[in-house]
Amino acid sequence: MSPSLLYQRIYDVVRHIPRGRVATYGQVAAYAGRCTPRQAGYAMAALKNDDVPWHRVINSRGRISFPENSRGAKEQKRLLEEEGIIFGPGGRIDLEHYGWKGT
DNA sequence: ATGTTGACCGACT
DNA sequence: GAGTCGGCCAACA
Repeated sequence: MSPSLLYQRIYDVVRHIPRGRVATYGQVAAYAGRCTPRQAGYAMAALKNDDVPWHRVINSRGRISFPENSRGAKEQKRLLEEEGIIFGPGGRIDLEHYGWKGT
């Protein structure tokens, strides 16, 4: 059996996040079902190709879950700004405004 | 099997 | 607001 099957559910959810919106790891995990936020994080970390909009997944604090200096962090921020998302002070994203409310 | 780590979360101080 | 702590559970050494 392939454990990547578990990841596929998560990726499917991420793929459903509309452009210009963001979702938290907990949210993704909840929609995927039978999944914890940590697993969502693992799924993103294991992601090598860009066939899913991984950059639209952030933590519950509305921040990018990468170290500041990380290359991935800069990339994620760039991609999000490209979609029209405005970062507040401290690199924060207003989840009330940009948060994905589901389908 | 055990111990550590992690793209997390919520409650608490 | 920031900092700490425990829980969570899969992946890894």
